[in-house]
Amino acid sequence: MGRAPCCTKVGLHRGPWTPKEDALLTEYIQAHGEGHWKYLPKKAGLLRCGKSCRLRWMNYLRPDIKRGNITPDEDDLIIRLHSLLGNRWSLIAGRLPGRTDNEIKNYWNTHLSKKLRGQGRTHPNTHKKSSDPAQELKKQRNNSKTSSKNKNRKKHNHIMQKAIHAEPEKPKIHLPKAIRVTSFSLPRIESFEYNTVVSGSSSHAEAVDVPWSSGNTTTNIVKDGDVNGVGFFIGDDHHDDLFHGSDLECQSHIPTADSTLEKLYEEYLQLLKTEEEDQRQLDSFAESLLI
DNA sequence: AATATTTCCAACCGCCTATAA
DNA sequence: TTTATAGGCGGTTGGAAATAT
Repeated sequence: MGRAPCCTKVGLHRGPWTPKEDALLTEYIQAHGEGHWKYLPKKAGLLRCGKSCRLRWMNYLRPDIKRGNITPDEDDLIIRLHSLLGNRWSLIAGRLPGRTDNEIKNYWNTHLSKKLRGQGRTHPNTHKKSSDPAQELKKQRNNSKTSSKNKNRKKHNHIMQKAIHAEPEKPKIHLPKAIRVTSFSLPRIESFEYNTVVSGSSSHAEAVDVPWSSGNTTTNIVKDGDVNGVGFFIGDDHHDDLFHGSDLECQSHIPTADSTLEKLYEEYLQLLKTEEEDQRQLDSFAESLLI
């Protein structure tokens, strides 16, 4: 036998959250922490599905969520991350502290896809997994399943529909589906730090020397268990002490991680410029990020 | 000012994987 | 080993707000 059902959805509230519900949820999580979403609504006195509570917390109530418009820097970073990772919104969000996957997804669909199309820089859907056989398969399944649902679709697919116009595709990067390895749950609140810190044991992490690193620079990609936990360490041959706890902690601060990311993308862009570089190197790079 | 259309985004849906039983 | 569920994810929806006519 498995576990008990998450929620019955009978008699539960749906739709927009009221300030009172927000307060109840926030209060409960501040007192007891995240997790156990199944039991949380009842304990917190909420008539909501656990999933709904989790979503509300993750996308709106978390204290570390950054409010306000996406900055030009973030905008640029999202574009580059998307070109690299495709629609892995949670992965992208993991590299943008304070931003949620939902927010980035919305931002992409409403702003960036149009922007990029307008600039003719790239097809906004190029990085969708149209080149990913697994995604294609899934799409086909979904199409057959949701076709009746979509018949009644009103105005909304305009964004996606606009994006369908074919443009020359960039060389495709095969992105394997992200794999969840660990079972322990990490508070999303700290996901960024966890991404860059391998606390204590290094059992979940290993350094990968990426073959396309140029010159003296060795790129070490820390493979963490969490699907969000793809950490980057780029530097000059410091891999010997890469996993010393103290060293890692030093790299957990956001500004450092941001600059590290910048370096990573400089390398990545460099790769894109050098057409003669083997496409397989890009593939392995992208795969490394997702393992 | 009234109405129509478009844009934006919070929330929902359904699938997938890890894992408890 | 098998089965069912929790948690997490990306895709989609619907309504409010903004803008155009």
